[in-house]
Amino acid sequence: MVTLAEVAQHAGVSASTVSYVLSGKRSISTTTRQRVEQSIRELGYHPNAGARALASSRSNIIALMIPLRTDMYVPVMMEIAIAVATTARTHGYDVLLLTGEEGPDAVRRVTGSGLADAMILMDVELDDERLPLLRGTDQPSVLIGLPADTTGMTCVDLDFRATGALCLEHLAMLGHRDIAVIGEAPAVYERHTGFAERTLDGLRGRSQELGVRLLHRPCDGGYDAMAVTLARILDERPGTTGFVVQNESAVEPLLALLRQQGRAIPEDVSVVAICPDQVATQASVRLTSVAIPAQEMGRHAVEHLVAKLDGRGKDEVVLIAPELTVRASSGPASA
Amino acid sequence: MVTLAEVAQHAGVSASTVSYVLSGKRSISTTTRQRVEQSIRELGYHPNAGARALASSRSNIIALMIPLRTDMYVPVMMEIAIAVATTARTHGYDVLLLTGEEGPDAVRRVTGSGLADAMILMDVELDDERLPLLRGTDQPSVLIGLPADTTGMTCVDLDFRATGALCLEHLAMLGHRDIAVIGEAPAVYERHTGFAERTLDGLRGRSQELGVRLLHRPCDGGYDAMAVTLARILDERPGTTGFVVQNESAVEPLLALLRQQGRAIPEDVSVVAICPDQVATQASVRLTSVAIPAQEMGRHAVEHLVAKLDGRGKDEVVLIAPELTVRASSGPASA
DNA sequence: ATAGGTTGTCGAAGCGCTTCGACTCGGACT
DNA sequence: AGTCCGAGTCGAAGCGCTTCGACAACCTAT
Repeated sequence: MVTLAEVAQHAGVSASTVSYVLSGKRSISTTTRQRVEQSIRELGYHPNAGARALASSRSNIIALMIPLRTDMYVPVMMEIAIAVATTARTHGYDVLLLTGEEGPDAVRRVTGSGLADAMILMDVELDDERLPLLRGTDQPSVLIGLPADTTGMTCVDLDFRATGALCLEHLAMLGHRDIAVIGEAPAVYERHTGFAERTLDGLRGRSQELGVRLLHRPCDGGYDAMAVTLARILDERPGTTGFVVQNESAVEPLLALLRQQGRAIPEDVSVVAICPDQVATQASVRLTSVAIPAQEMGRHAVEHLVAKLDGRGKDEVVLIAPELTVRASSGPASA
Repeated sequence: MVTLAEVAQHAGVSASTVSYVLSGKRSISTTTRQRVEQSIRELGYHPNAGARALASSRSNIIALMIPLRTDMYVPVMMEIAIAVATTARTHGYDVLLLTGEEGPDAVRRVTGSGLADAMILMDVELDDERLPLLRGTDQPSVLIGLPADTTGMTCVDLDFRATGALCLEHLAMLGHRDIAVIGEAPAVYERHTGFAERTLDGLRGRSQELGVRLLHRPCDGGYDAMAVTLARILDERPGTTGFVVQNESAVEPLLALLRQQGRAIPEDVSVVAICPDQVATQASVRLTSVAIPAQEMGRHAVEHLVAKLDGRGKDEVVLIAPELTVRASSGPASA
């Protein structure tokens, strides 16, 4: 293992000079710098992470806490994680992967040990028990998702309320008067993950403004659960012609079931999904959808965090505006 | 930030004693140990990760390199990552998330800097350029996947060759004589990710032994790609009654298309999928499938790694035996 | 009773880096 | 000519931990 001292000796300078070449915190003459850089290359030197962390009290690591459960949006989580990792690298940070399993203890452990300089939390619940801990530390953090109380927190999320409103608006404008919402799994609502409820708020609010009837039903993913849910919906509101689907693993089953019942899409019923674009374009019908901007959220989160670590950047709630793309699954309500 | 020294002072012992209480590397009297533990609790002490890494040259971090691409098995990747993270924690390790993006450089950086004690590589290609680097270091590593040359490597993977054989066998036993394989996306074959080719080997080998006709077609995910592929297959081999599907995002489209053509499952055609159980049970038909044991793979990988780090454990290729679960998508070939 | 072994504790020496203060040297300013 | 300043470099002091050797106290065996 090559050390700073060896590089220094090889280049004929002192250790501190090498350090300053690396960090750029003091000016170094061009000739010296080049000599040092040459030595670094020749010896294949990599600074020791532990020593660096100890001396500078900076680990250059960002902790990312992902949900353990897989009842929800797995591809979105993955995409966010990858975006976080790649963006972090462009700023010189690595990413530590924590699962929600440890809960608040993980927060304590990471902040206490200086393992990471900052944290990103996913799957934030409305009244998340990790938040008080984060507020009680000076370690910067960013939430992906929106808790009930955002004071002192930086949050990044899709504006799900606006998303709900947008979906409803789209269907209402097409003339649909009876709209059903296929929600997330019941468990998601029970644990008060905000996004599902905010979406619903947006849907409800706009439906009242526009005089549209709305029926919301949570739904586990998969064919069987969807079949049951759909039957109930059509029983209660036979005139339903518009569907908004939030649970991405209910999309394909819904389409299959509708088709099976002889309801044509979009001639008889319209479907709007809230899902990643990939899902929308790979489905058996190209879906009109509001995209979940996973990459953008991951990137945003990291960039806010880096800004905070650099002393720039303030607490802020960033709600990404939803964009609805019209594809082949929605059309005018039949007269 | 509480330090070891403060704990020592609070407990009225020396720093080294506290360290030994923590590590258990020397015997400590019960009374002293309890006093120290009490102080640790009262002060809320967490050992500083950097200092610990520096002094012990152990970071207690395992690096996990996941593929950047999302053209394949995203949920599987995610499940593996989560299994790795949780298993690692039970052994006192944290997980550093690296994306394939940096390629071999990431390996150099991590081993060179002592950021991690060991690595797990996913999405290993047959002739992976990261392998020489791994061989040239004394840092333990485990591959999830199987390269062409496994000498000096520890690998964990599903036995895809046996998986292929098993799928074929199942269909052949049911009387199917013309079988089509819906493979992974062409890109997967082009980059020589071994598992797809090994599956094919297994299928081909057994088909010859059993005298069954086999047609293999790579296929991108999604409805449209599947439609084209299926049309070609049925054009070339109209008598095809058995399907083996490896690309999980082609499963649902295939089912929909077959249904649409009036082919009943399993009365007219049988379908066997290679996919996680969740996909198999949530599909519109409960699928006969060979499960991809993502969790098991992640867990295995970590446990081998930990064994190596503890000086136990040797290089070894672990191929997990496939298990085929018969569900509702396969049945006897119609006479 | 004494040599020998255990057991429990301590002090001190690093691990490899960052960073502060100090120093030298040349040029710019009085 | 003398003073001041900035640029460029160095030495040394830690950062908080682990670990080695030393040592005291006690407990066996002889």
